[in-house]
Amino acid sequence: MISPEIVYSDLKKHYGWQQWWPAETAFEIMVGAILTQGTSWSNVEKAIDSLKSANALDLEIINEMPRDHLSQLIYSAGFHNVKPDRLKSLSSYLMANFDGKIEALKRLPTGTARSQLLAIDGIGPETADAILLYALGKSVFIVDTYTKRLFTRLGYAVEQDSYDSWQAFFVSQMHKTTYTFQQYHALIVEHSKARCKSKPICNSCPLASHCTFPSK
DNA sequence: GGCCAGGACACCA
DNA sequence: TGGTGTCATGGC
Repeated sequence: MISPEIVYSDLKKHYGWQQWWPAETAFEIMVGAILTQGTSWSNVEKAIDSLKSANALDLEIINEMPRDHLSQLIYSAGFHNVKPDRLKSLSSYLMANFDGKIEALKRLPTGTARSQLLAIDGIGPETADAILLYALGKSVFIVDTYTKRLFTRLGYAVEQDSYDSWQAFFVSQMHKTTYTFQQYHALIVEHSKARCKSKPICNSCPLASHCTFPSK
């Protein structure tokens, strides 16, 4: 079976270096991580642009902003009855615990920062790890639907099909640097959007010779 | 008109 | 503990 290291190498060779996460600040990455929950990135971009146009892509401003106004600004990202509360929960947490200074959160040990993020309403394991990896520069591996689908098709199965089990597997198999994990997640998303969807396009797929997908 | 997208959570058996 | 429904807009 092809190793995760070789998968990474093949994807990198095929798709090249990935510019991820597309954002100007750490807080913008955090906002994007919440807005993209169950939502295509194109819709998230509209919401981000809307926040920027209103000069509202700011921790303190979102923390103080009326919920309904925030809901209007991020409307295009969907779930507008859910996501405003999640953004405000995050902002409130950062203001209350770090005086709004993300650098202070960054200085915490990875495990501590992760458990604190997970305690925030609306931040689950994937969102927490996206924030840790891309906003805080921590060395963590993000397990998303794409990752599980790709490696399942490559013949992998973990004993317990849980987020933590998949993550532990990749951490045990990979060279654990922030850069590697950032690139790997980006490459998997790029690959999945381009080819490895629910209805995959197997022509010219760099992993086709290793894939167990029936249509191949 | 249906499917899917860079998830999380409540609820139920 | 695992499965399922819900939240929702927008592109294809």
